[in-house]
Amino acid sequence: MPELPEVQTVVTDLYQTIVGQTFQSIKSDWERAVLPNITSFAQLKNKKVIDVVRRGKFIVIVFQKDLFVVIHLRMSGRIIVSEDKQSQFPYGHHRIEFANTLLHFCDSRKFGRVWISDSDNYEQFTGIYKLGIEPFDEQFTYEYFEKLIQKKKGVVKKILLDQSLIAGIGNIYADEACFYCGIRPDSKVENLDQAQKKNLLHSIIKALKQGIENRGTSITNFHDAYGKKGTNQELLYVYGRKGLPCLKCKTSIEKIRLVGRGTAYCPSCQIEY
DNA sequence: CCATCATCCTGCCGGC
DNA sequence: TGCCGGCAGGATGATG
Repeated sequence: MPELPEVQTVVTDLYQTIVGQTFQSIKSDWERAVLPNITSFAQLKNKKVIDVVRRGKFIVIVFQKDLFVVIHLRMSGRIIVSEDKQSQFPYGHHRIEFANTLLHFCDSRKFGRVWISDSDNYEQFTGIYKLGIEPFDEQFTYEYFEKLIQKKKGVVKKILLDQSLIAGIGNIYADEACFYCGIRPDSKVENLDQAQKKNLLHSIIKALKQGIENRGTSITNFHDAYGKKGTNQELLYVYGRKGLPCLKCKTSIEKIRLVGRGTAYCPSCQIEY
């Protein structure tokens, strides 16, 4: 499922393929996922893409005249760019036509969303305004992290998945980060000492960075904008490895349910605090 | 206010 | 082989 590294991969691809492209039209067979409605895209006619950026797990396409198209892939969304005007892909529900290329938004579970808005409203309209800090923001220091979580209570995994604290972490990278720092994801955040919290922060960054370097985790069918898989799934220690031997100590990886999510960890390498 | 649960959707997998 | 229940988990809104 697309998390920060997968979304960053798509954004990088989109930047290379659609900046400078001129919007022509959008077509959709699942209009309830297009907000506020499909006709509002008419104002984009003949406007050029000037930038593509990521915010949390959101893709933000910046057009001329302060118009923004925002996409969230949610669980199963996928973006494929093709110059072939006749191209079709499985579960292709929305297609954005540019003068010289085609952006397919495919989504088997139809949880994904696409919004259009202007610069004054897009953060509010899409929910981007609620997001916490970007993990790669230079302001995201240990001091910031400490302040962010010092009054929080509950399990570590809940903190990691809270988009209003840190934007972009999802289930896979949360579990992997916990493995890196040897902290069980069901540890109470209030029980962690300074060294453990520093280790956790370092591990979050390491997991996300590695995901980006490997162009995403394709364990549940993630593909980049060219339709290619990432390779980070080959480097996972716990996610999707229930019952398999830990790559460090051979102990069988366990899986529990935590804050409503499947959660994998090594009972030997990771400690519950 | 917080934690848990249901909802949105469909594909896929294991069990019978 | 085929049917069915359960699981997958990002985000939001309802419920306890």
